[in-house]
Amino acid sequence: MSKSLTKNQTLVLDTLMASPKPQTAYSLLDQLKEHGLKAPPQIYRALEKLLELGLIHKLESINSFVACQHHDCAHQIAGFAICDGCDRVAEIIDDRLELQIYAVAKTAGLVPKKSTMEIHGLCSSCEGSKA
Amino acid sequence: MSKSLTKNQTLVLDTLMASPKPQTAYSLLDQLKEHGLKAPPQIYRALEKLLELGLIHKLESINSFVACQHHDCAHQIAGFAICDGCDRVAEIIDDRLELQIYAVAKTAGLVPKKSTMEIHGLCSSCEGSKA
DNA sequence: CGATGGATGTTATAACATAACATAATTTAT
DNA sequence: ATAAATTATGTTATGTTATAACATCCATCG
Repeated sequence: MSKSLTKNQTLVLDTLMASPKPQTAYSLLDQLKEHGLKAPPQIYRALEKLLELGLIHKLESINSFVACQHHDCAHQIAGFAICDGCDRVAEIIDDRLELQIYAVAKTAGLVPKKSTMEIHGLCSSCEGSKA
Repeated sequence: MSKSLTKNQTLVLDTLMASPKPQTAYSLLDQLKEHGLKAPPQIYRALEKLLELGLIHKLESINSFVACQHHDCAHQIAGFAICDGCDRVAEIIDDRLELQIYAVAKTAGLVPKKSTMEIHGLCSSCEGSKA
């Protein structure tokens, strides 16, 4: 059995899992004030640990965090499709994406450690409802 | 002939082109204080326009900006290989990367508008000189 | 000339993130 | 069981990144 999460880590993870959209650290803090959390470091420390465990992801282009949509993503490479209309995010795992990332790294002579890929656009629903 | 850049845009672009590493908005501001720039909006406005023109790129994962390493990247999709040892960045244009991004977007049902792909690791030089 | 639009300058503040230090809880070794 | 070590937490303060809002300047054009 893997190590269980602490109280703050659980609060943050549960909030992210219950959210259909990415959340910023400060939006998490606002929501968790009713559970006694008071200051940013409490949130950021929980986020840091959850990232290490692969239970959440950070979306660098919008300074926000989402729960992992797969089982245990710790060592997977994922792409994120972000709708700028409704803010929903899909996490895409695709073997070819991983190969592509290695190919780009190799072209640059880089030994890759970590990568981010974020695609912004409109989901079919938002695309359909444009004026 | 395309419209020429304004004074502040030129200052910012020249500074980025002369830099071997990405720069933050505030590091640019520090360097350009001797040219009379005083406040963040002056930098951010120039950066915004240069991004629109495809003359620079923003690296979302490190909140920094680099001059485009290609001729006119306005509508290209690039990947960035970032060395965490020496901070140097290579901009990689690869047709397959673009196809891969469209494939991921399609899987998610997203009409893509803009994407970022940033790979962190160690370049061959920094990898070689590890303790 | 006056109006328009773009660029700039300036002040203030919003939004995101971490340093530093104190205390409490948990684990481990003895 | 208890001391030592480690990990989590709480708290204050501050650092870093980015934008809002408003005033001014200046070129262009009707």
